[in-house]
Amino acid sequence: MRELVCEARMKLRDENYRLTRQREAIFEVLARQPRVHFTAQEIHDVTREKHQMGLSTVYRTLAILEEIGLIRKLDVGDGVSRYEFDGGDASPHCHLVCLRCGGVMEASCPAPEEMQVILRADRFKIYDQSMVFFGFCQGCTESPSALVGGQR
Amino acid sequence: MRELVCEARMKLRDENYRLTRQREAIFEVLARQPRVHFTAQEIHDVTREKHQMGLSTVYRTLAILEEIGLIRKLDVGDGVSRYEFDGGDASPHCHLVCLRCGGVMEASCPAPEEMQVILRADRFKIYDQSMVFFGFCQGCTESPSALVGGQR
DNA sequence: TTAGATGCAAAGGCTTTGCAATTCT
DNA sequence: AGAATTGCAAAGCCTTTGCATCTAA
Repeated sequence: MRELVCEARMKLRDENYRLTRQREAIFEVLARQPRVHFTAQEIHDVTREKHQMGLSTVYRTLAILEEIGLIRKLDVGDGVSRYEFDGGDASPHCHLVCLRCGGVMEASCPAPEEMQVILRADRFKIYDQSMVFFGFCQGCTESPSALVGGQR
Repeated sequence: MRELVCEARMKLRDENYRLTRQREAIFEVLARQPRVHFTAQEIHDVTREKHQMGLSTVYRTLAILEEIGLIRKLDVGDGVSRYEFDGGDASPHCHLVCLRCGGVMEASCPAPEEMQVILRADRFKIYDQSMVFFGFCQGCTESPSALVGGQR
């Protein structure tokens, strides 16, 4: 986690952005649980406890972090954007959304180049991908009686 | 196309929904170009030319059509929902979004059960999927000079 | 010092909802 | 006739923007 924060600091400087306490607070939240996919509102709720923080600052900071490639915006189709650290060279991954508990998990998946082959999409040059799968996570599968009428 | 409209009519009746001219107009638009992915606004613009039609009726009808499984909502992450006929038994497909012209195309892809194998996701039971790929379509690839600074 | 960043409130864009009027059955 | 459906306007959400104030460098 420390490395993630350091990386973010350096990257911000490199790109000529200032290091403010708000920005630090935001990427600390993201770095503390790199596998969690926070919404802007959630980040705001957490950071607000310790620092003065406006929701618009959260959005503006997330836009910057996304632009310089530190984080990725994730959209699972529920109308709210989520954000996660972008592993950069890390292995490509997709997201698993549980229809019952609403949890969002990660799973590794083929890289765009491989998907291009799998899809036989030879007339479209793929650079990026977003793969979201809906179903039931292990915990929710183990209590099948409750599966009826899950959320979403 | 005729069959699609008939199917929609029958399904609506089966589910105890009334057959109104507004609803007919809406699924006629969707059926006329089954491979196009319309936004609610676009459907409204088209149907309004010939019938009285409120935007809220479009949204309400689309919600019903989606609920009874006639159409699918598609989200490519630009904040607007698109709708397409749900082939039902048709082959599963994904969407290709061109970063330059904004066009949304379809491509066939592995079914959820196959993706489950490809992902080796044995702790998550996949029932549905949404795969969106971003890149450049053939037409836009052929004029590479214009690729710099595409939209989105 | 001063350009950049922040917070607040207002505005935007898409979608949903309340309600009286209308229209299928 | 009677319940479902519609259109309009208003409200809801999430996100962005304008602007005066503040702050990192």
